[in-house]
Amino acid sequence: MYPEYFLYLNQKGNIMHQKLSEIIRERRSMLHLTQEDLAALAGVGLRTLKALEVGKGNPSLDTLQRLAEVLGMEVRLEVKRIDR
Amino acid sequence: MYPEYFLYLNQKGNIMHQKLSEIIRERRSMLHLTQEDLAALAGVGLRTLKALEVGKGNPSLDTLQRLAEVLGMEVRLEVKRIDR
DNA sequence: AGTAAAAGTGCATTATATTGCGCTTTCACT
DNA sequence: AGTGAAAGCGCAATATAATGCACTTTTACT
Repeated sequence: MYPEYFLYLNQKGNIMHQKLSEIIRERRSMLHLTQEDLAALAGVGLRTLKALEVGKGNPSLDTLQRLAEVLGMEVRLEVKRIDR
Repeated sequence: MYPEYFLYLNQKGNIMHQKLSEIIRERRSMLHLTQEDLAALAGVGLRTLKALEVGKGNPSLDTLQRLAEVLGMEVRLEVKRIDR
């Protein structure tokens, strides 16, 4: 039972030092899913997922969320305080 | 000096009970920016931002991040623990 | 009420994300 | 080495996000 944790997405779709593609792939295999499984479960085209996992693409929020849902992840917006 | 907080994006692009469009608009006016200002600062088309704020659209991760950057927000992925 | 700035919208165009198909390559296991 | 599953990729088609332009509507202030 380990706690939830966060991954920051930077401007290039990377997360900390990991790429979004790596996160998706790691999480997918952690869940013992093939690309085909995940694509089907998420309702995303297989070709789309494949492209994403090799680092190509700029997914729509919808696509990202469909995948995140199946992968047990959640897309968040962190709102920072405003310094005055 | 109030703490940072999080907003959850659901499958329809809503955040908790607020829509993504509302979050963007509120944050923008909080920063005293016009749509034109924000669009220019974020490097996003004015038409695109306008559409987003009226709840139309399924922005790409890139577009979302460009806006978030200017608005002092950050896109995150929350990774949930896996129950066994 | 009059005015200017800001915001909303219809239309057309361009860019690109999404998709399926077929084929090749890689991986994992015997 | 042989084999089947999984993953990668080129191509073409479709869907739609992103954009600019022009115009209308709303908002805010005097």
